[in-house]
Amino acid sequence: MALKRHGRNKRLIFQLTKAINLKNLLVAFLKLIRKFFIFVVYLINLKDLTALNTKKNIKINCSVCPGRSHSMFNDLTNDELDQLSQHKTCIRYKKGQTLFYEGTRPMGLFCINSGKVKVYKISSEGKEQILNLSKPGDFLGYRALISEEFYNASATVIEEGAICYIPKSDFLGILHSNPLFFNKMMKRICQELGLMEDKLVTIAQKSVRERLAATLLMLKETYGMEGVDSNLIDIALSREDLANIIGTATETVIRLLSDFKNQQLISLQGKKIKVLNPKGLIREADFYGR
Amino acid sequence: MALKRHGRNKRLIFQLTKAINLKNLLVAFLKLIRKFFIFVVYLINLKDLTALNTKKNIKINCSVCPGRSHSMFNDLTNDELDQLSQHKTCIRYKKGQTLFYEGTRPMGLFCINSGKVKVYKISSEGKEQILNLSKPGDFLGYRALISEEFYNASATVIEEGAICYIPKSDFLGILHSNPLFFNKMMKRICQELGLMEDKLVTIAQKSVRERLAATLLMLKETYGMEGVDSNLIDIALSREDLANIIGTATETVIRLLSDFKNQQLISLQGKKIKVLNPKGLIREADFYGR
DNA sequence: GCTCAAACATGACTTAAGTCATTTTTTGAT
DNA sequence: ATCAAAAAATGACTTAAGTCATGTTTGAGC
Repeated sequence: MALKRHGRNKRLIFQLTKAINLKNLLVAFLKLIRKFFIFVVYLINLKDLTALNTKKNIKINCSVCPGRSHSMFNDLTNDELDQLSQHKTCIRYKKGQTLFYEGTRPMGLFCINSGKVKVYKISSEGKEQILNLSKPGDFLGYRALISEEFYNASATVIEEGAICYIPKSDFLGILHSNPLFFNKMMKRICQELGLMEDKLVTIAQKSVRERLAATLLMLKETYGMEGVDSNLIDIALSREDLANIIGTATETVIRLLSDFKNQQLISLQGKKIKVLNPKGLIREADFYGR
Repeated sequence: MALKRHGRNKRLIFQLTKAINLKNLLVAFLKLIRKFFIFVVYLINLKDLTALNTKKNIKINCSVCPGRSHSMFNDLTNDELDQLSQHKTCIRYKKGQTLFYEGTRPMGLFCINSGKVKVYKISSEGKEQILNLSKPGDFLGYRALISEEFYNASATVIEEGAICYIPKSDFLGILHSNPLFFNKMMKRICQELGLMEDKLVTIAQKSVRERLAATLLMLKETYGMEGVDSNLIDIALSREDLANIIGTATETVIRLLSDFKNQQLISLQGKKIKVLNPKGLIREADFYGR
């Protein structure tokens, strides 16, 4: 897809050796410096630092977790839940704090008690691609834990909440001692693989307009309010986040959103979006020929 | 991404009722007819029909399967292999024959003895997106089998070969009676999920040129010849297939390939592609700023 | 309530890549 | 060997969506 914002500012180290004349050498050097600084900026996440001292340990019992009903832990016995809780730590996270970084080694499982988290990868051009949004009751990081690889993505809190952390050994212990649970996890991961394939096809084949419409509908399903206001999408996503979900530029999302607004398909209430005409959006999502 | 070839020729049934004037009604009707014909064409795959009578049952022993060394069945005992083979059927497939269609119910596992298979989805616009290329030793269809869903994709032979079919119950039997094997499958699927996430980011963020270069390198790794000619990509992919892997138009692939050829990065030997300058391709794949 | 930075919005312009049309080459069947 | 159909190649043109610049609104912190 993608024209790139920083497409032409990159160079690989080995090319240094090939830059024979001074100008080339200088350019290569500067690009290397630039790359280094990008890396440092990546490591030092300012929001993390400022938020560090606000972390505090809290006590949360799994059995009263609001997400429990649709959690994978749903039908574990109380004994097993106790076993998981033994070394569990629960921490309150503020918006912008990062649970784990791509490329690091997973040491345990994150389980969201409250709040919302985005799971994303940073491409070589430095652009973020959101792979998933997680909500209370969801697990995070089990893929890497099970396949014994490094994290394949990063996870950052987008709406403040409490998140529990279960050490690797406790989780794997239950996983291997309870075949039913293992089976359930297996099925879930297979489903997720199917969903990921669907996402791939969507991004590869549909226009940005169609993808935005489809994403709005998906968000309405997942984060729609209960009861009367069921068309209000209850998640504080910036236009940039939205752009990073559908894989496009922020400006494009803004333009399309006001387009949809003009067409009375949605209305914008502050940060939150309300779906006025779901059928219209479905039409936009499928094909937008008129 | 995508401007679409048939973007404006579609309409849903319910809209028929809304077309009040005669012209709209006629247009809607024609579009409906068109959609119906597309559906019929989808159902009647001519290549399948003409190839039907060439199928014949053959006997293949798993223990001599050329792909066994890197197959998931690799370290099953001979007893277990016998058990799997009991109701196994092996059939020779010609190019263009389809193993299974998206949306149908899986009844067993396909295991490739020889030949190559593409796994793909057809988008609502009728365009094909290739998700995977499978080679001897690979499994097909286990995801749907395990998650007990319908096939999420279709699989069609692109290079003639022999493919074995193991009934669902036999496969699931081994899966649930051999925890080590179950575990191994679980890990594999987790890895695959990771790979799929990577693919998603690549398609969402990289330009077509970068993706083509990356795909050529991947194909060289996977299908490169043994020994001297290790840079010859030994898979008969049409330009269209290649376009459907990277998610672009056939013409674009053709143009870029002759571009790469002019740059001496590759050479075209009939259908097959030879990588002349891997480092150059790596550079193209990462960033093509100059 | 005021300030300032971040987020949102909009216009102008550029370009990668899609689409359509036509020609050339390859391939497989008779 | 011949022919027709499929695949590959190339040119001309269009457009979705990216990029850059600049202005406006919002909201968190003092």
